[in-house]
Amino acid sequence: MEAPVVRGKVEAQIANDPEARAGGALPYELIELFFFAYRDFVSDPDRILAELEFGRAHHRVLHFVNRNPGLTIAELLDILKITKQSLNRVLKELVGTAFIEVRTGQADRRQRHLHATASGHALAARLAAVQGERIRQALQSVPASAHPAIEAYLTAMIDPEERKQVLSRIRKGPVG
Amino acid sequence: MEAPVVRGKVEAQIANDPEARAGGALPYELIELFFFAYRDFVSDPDRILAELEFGRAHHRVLHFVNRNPGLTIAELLDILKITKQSLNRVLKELVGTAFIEVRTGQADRRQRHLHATASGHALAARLAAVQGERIRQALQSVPASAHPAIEAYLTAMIDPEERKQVLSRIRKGPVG
DNA sequence: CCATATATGTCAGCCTTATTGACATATCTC
DNA sequence: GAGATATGTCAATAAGGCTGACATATATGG
Repeated sequence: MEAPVVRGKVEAQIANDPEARAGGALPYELIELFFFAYRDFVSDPDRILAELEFGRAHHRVLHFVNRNPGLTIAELLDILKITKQSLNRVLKELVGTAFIEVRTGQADRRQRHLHATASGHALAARLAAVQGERIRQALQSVPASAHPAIEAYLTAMIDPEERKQVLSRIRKGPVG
Repeated sequence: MEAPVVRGKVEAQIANDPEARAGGALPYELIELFFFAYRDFVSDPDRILAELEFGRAHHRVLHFVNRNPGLTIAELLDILKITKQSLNRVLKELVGTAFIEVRTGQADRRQRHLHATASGHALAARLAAVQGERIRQALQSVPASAHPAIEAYLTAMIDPEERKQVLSRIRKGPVG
């Protein structure tokens, strides 16, 4: 998974001259660590995806469909925050290669419910496995007592307005 | 800052059927938290950059030039891991808008040493300030005793072969 | 039953940021 | 002077976003 362009809401408004801020020195180390950590975090899936001629966009779609079986197009657009035109291109490819299956809604026949196929599930799990392995290894370099703090920190990095929604989607129990 | 595509080296090689792994459940929560955290982390600069008709590529270049005054083209390419053609496009724009200044090397006149101008420094600081504010706020939601663990965790997420180099570049002392 | 709203699909064109390959120029080093 | 090195540039291509416009199927409310 890699972050798409997102137009969220302005949060911390800081005076135009940041040098004159009250807070003092900027946390350059953490800014750069986060940048490099994320860069390498997505590099593992990238290599697997390249074998299949897929990109990060495919990964994101497959990941969330696998994690949320029966997801509709509208829900997926809301998670990914991209346009339906952009989604459609990669979704078509994932359906065409039988990693994702589309089912017409029962209650509302306008809706399309997305499901990972067996091979889609396997690929999603393989991609999550390499990322999970990096996370697991990184956690080991830190006392276990600090693990909850890491989760709390990452959660607090998310826009406050989105936090609740994100957390509710995340805590679904293992689908992998 | 946002991560460019990177072709690192394969690290954790996991059996093709991740379901059969020894480790057990995959850390889906941390995978998704990292994704959403990074997405929002880059959204703040994105809004400022949009005002100036700049993109993330400009941010990355300006950031590292500001942090490493006198950086050469080759060194910058090594940090960003993009091609010189890609770099040149955004660099030209940053030089054209006088956010970055190019100086011919003294010892080696083939080299170009890059420096942020006063306005480049101000913009870089402004961008770092919004990201720093998000980080500062996130750190507050965690006991201060866990702060070193967060730094250690992010460091451990970086490819081991790159870690030393990254850390040595990061620990430069405040240039902002 | 009809009008309108909703969920999705699709066409066409554009932008940014990356890529590869080829080649040019200036300068340094042996 | 020959060759290596640092940088610049031209051209073509690709991925993955975007906007705008429009089509279709289905639901829903009056």
